[in-house]
Amino acid sequence: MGAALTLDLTADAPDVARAMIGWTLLVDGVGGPVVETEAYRQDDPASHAYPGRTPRNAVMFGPPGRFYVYLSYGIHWCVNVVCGPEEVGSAVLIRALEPVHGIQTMRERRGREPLRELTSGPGRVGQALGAGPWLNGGVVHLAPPDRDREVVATVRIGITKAVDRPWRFLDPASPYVSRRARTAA
DNA sequence: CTATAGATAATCT
DNA sequence: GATTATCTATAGG
Repeated sequence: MGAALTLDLTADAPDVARAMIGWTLLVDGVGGPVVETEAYRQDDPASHAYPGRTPRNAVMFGPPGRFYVYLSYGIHWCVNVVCGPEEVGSAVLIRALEPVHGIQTMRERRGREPLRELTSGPGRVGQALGAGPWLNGGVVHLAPPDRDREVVATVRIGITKAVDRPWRFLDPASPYVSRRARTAA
């Protein structure tokens, strides 16, 4: 079957996160198909929106289809797409994508790294796309997938709360996903 | 290959 | 002052 032609950003965050796999994300012509996402909802202790509206997460409570960009650990700009039923404060974190458009630009921004490590991780994606405060609140541009992709759900990574929720979605066939899922045997 | 710690700045208590 | 939706470098097998 052909891939979906529309993406309902007003759906529940986990549904949007799963549906977004395979869609091509472009920032100023640079980007590629999304292969790894994570969902964050307001009723989710791990979400930035959980404590309520603050200056940083204000965009999450705005209309869907906008970028929510924040600085992580003082060095990494992480890119999210605001989604959710209404303005409830949910978003999808872009954890990895396949470098297809503007590879040269991404390499220059990240400094000659192997293609495989260009965009395999939230901080890397942010740096490769040239994300920053100026992108926060901007309109997201997504192009439909060329073909179907397998999608699996796993637990999220790098969080300390609500670790059990299987809201990380990825394409297991793509070599560009971040692989740090092995913690237990 | 795995494991551990350091970097580094905004946000929150 | 503590915490964080991370990455990289370094040490060890």
